[in-house]
Amino acid sequence: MNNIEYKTKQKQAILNFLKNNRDNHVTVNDISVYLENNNCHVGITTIYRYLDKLLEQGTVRKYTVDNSTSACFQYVDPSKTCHEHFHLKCEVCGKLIHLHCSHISELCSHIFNDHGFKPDMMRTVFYGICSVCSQKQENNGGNL
Amino acid sequence: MNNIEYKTKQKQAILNFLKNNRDNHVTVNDISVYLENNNCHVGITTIYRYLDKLLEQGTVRKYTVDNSTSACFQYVDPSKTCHEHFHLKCEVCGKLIHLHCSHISELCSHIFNDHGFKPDMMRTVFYGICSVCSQKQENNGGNL
DNA sequence: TTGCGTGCAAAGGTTTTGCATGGCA
DNA sequence: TGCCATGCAAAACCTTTGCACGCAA
Repeated sequence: MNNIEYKTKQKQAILNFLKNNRDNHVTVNDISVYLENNNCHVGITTIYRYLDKLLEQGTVRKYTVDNSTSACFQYVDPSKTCHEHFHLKCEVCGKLIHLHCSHISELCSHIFNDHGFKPDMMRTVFYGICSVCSQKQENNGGNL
Repeated sequence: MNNIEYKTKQKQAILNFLKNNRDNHVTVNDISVYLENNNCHVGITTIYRYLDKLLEQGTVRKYTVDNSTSACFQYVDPSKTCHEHFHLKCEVCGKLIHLHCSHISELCSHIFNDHGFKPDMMRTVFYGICSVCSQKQENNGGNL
C-alpha cells in the first residue's frame, strides 16, 4: 500500500540501455534483444511496464514514426531541454536521422510566439529525402 | 491489367464519411462503426485498402497521435493542397492547422543546404499543442 | 466478360492482462 | 515478512495477406 518503488537489476539494465542510447530512439524489441545478447534476460512485459512508469515520470519520451508499427522511446536528459534535437526521416531508404541544430529552436520559438502553437519536436518528424538517396536518384535520371 | 479504378458503394461511403469529418481525424474503427450504424456494412479490409490508396493520392493524411494505438486519418481538402502550407497538429484537440510562414521555408533551405536533407513539407506535420488547448491546461492548473 | 473490389478467415506483429513466483526493503 | 516486481502464457488489439466470390465497366 505504500507504493514504494523497488530497485531491481532489470530496471537498472533497461535504464542504462536507454541512457547509453540517448541520441537514438529505441523500440521495446531493441531493448529486449540487446539485453538478451548481454546475458541479461528481461521479459518484454517488464520492459513495457517499466517504460510506462518512465513515461509518467517524464524520464522517457514516446513517439511513433510513420510506417513503423511499434512505438519508439527515447531517454530525456533532465538537464537538457531537447528543443535542439529533431528527426529527419528519409522516405526512400527509411533512415532516421538525428540532427542537432540551433535553427530549429529558433523556429519553435517563432511558431510559439507568433502563431501560438507550441511544437513538440520530440514527436515531430521531418519527412523527405536524404543526401545519399537524392544523389542516387539524380544519377538514375529520375528513374526508380 | 489496365489499372482502372472502379467506383463502388463502399468507397463512396468511406470517402463521404471522411469528407464530413474533415475537421477531425478518424480511425479505421470509427469509419467501420459509423458505416455499420448506417446500415452500410463495409469490411475493415476494404477500409484499410481504400485508405492506402487515398494516402497515395494525397487525398488523406495519416497520423499517429500519442495515446492512441491505432492510426488516424484525415481528409485533405484538394484546394488546400498547397506546397506553401505547413501543418501543425494539436495533440490535445486534434485540430489540424494550416500555416503560411516564410520562416519554415527558410528552415527547409537551411536543412537542405547545410545538412543535405530535402524535407517534404507536404508530408511533414508538426505535433504540439495549440493556443486554445494550452490556455485550457493553464487554467486547470496543469490537471487534466 | 474482364479484372478490380470486396469480405471472410487466418496470419503476423505489438501491447496488455492474469497469475503464480521471485526478490527488494 | 510485506509488497512490489517479474515473467510466462494467453488474450486483446491493430493491420496485412490469401483466396474465392461479387460486381463495375
